[in-house]
Amino acid sequence: MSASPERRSELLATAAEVFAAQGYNATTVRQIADAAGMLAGSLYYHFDSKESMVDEILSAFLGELWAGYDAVLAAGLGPRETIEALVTESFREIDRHRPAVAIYQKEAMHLSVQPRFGYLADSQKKFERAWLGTLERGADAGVFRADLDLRLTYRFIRDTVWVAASWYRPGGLHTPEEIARQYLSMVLDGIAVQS
Amino acid sequence: MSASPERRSELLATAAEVFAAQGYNATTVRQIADAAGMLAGSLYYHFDSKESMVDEILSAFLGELWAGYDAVLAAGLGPRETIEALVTESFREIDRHRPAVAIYQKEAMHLSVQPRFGYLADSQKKFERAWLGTLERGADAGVFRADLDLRLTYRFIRDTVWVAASWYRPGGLHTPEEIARQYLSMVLDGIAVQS
Amino acid sequence: MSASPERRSELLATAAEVFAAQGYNATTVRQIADAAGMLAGSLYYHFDSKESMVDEILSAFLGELWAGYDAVLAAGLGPRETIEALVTESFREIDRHRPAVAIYQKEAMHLSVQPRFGYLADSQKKFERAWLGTLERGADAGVFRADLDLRLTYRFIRDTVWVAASWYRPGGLHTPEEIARQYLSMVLDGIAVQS
Amino acid sequence: MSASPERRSELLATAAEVFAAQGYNATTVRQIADAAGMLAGSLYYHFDSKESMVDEILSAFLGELWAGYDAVLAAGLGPRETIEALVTESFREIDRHRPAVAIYQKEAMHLSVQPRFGYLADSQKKFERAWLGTLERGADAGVFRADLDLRLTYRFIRDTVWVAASWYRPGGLHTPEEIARQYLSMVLDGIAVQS
DNA sequence: CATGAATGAGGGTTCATTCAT
DNA sequence: GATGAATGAACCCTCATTCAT
Repeated sequence: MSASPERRSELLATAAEVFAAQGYNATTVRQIADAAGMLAGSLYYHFDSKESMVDEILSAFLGELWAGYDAVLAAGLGPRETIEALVTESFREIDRHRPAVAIYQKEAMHLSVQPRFGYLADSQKKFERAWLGTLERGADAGVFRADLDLRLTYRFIRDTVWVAASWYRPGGLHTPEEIARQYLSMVLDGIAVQS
Repeated sequence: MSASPERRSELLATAAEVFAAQGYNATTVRQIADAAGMLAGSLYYHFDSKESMVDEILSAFLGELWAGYDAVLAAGLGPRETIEALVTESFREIDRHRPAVAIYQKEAMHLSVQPRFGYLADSQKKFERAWLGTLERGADAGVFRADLDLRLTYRFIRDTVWVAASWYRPGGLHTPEEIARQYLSMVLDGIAVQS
Repeated sequence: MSASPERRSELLATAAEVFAAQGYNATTVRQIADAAGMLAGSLYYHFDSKESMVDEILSAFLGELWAGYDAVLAAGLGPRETIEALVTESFREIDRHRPAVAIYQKEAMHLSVQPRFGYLADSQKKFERAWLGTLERGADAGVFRADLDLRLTYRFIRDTVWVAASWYRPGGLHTPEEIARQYLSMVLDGIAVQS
Repeated sequence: MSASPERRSELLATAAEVFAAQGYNATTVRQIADAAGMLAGSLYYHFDSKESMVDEILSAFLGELWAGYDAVLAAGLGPRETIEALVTESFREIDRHRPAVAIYQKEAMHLSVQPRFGYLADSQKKFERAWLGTLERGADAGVFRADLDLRLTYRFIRDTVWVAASWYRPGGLHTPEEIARQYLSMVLDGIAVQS
């Protein structure tokens, strides 16, 4: 069970692409195998199951994501700068792991009920603590508006950022940093001309 | 292949709830039948197929949605007021058709490739014209900032609004109008304290 | 899940026949379905799984077997009469449940490692207590020879009786009672002419 | 497709152990390879197929068995002495080839339908002639009881002896000769105290 | 001699769907 | 209107086998 790590990675990249395009449930192993140029059964030399493929895709993604987030959170930045850094980091992650992010968006809720995917729920809690905590810090410090429901604000930003994975195409017009700047500009200052 | 319209509506409401909770593909006809207190085969007296159930759910939702949107668009409001009205209308729609909206969010992309669901793509185009057009009108009129990429802004607002269906619970703390006000406040003025 | 008990019983009888003839592992559900005149998938309307079919076959058999055995053991017979009654009861059981007995013989050991089939191991222990206990009683009472290893004797009789299921054909030359008498005659008095 | 005979024998011994423990069908080539410390594909350097492994195991066993049996049958012993010698020889065979005997017990019937395993059916016929013939000789000579159905008696002894392979453990309490003596004592004189 | 990777046939199971009652 | 039973296609997965290296 297993094999050269490069082949695994190639196959996982292929699988992620198909999962992201069609949804996990709607994707057959045959389709993945077709996309990889092999027969369905051959995938099982490399992976235990279809489930273990998503598992590996998602946990690899979350691993990298949290490496980036943790670095940001440990940097001791102010609330506004932290939000800026987290948003930027998120768009970089979308750029590098677009299929994984799309899968995460669509499937995390169903999957997380299975014990095997318990880490998805854990991650979501950590996520909320990081973002909501920063927002609270900023509200207390007078950097963010005090008249907003912070839970609502948290969901607003979270969704806004990650949903981008559903339309983002790497190599398109905008770099991740450019998109991040625009998003931040909207989120922080609004789209209306301030009088 | 007929029957009282009320029974149909009840069954569709049940089906929508299950589809929204588990995803269209992951939902079996049996689960819907269980939830409706009948056997799987019995559903086929009321509906042609599983597909025709989502079809009916989605087209009913889109019908009502466009009734509301068209009324707003025909009202001759200014750009900012139009956006406000559209957002408010959207949250009302989420309040009334939460399961349908959730299904729409998750499944529209897969489904719209089938001829039968062509109206989903049509709706999306109409949607984009309405929102993007309003944003452009506002930017030209100096009501919205001119330094933002409007396509990006459009996606930003669209996602922000609809994703709410994934966590919104009718009868919760906030009324649709209250949520709309908060969202609009964030989107229009930003979350940062303006100096 | 389930249905008219008669249909279940018919299907189980068919399945038992095929299992007995080809072995549990070597039997495909398609073969069972063929023998029952239906498609493989249709079996799953009646049963959860191939495993649950053997399960039901074996537990039904053991249920009846122990009903008979318990009656014998509760009758307060002497050791020799108890052995005679148990042997006779066993051949009657083989006559009525030949396929089930054959399956039990071949598959019990593999299956009993699974928790679901724990009752097989339980039954085997009860079995040993009943037979070995009777033999010990008989040896103490001077009815059975004292110079034999009783564990060996137990296995000897046990195997002797049950293996008959592999060649016994109901409706053949001998009634179960006739076969039991011959077996008992051999086991009790030996095949050699006693001088 | 060749290689040192010792390696073959080692591998066959390993395979026989696994086949005996799990059944032929339930055993995967991978399990055999694992037990032999190699990969599944590597076995095919030594053997044509999984089938050829059992083939070699069974024919080697039957070869040795018949060498022993033929020697006994050619010795010109009386009926009782012949039976005694055959039983003793059988237990010796079980002692030396326990896995092969266990496989033979469980799989002979399925396998013998294939042309390749025709020799299994042949052996069974020879077997019956040897034992049944000896019993008839003994009955005619007044050494064995004349009131027993000899076919039944034959099956009784045959099963009794070979089934021992399913529980016999080499190096246990009893030597093969000791077990043979006990079995013979039971079979010849019965377990009841003769008045 | 052995490995790594793949093949391809088939096995157990699920599920939307049908239809006689 | 609903049930019970069956269909048939497709799905995930297993496994004996092959073969280039």
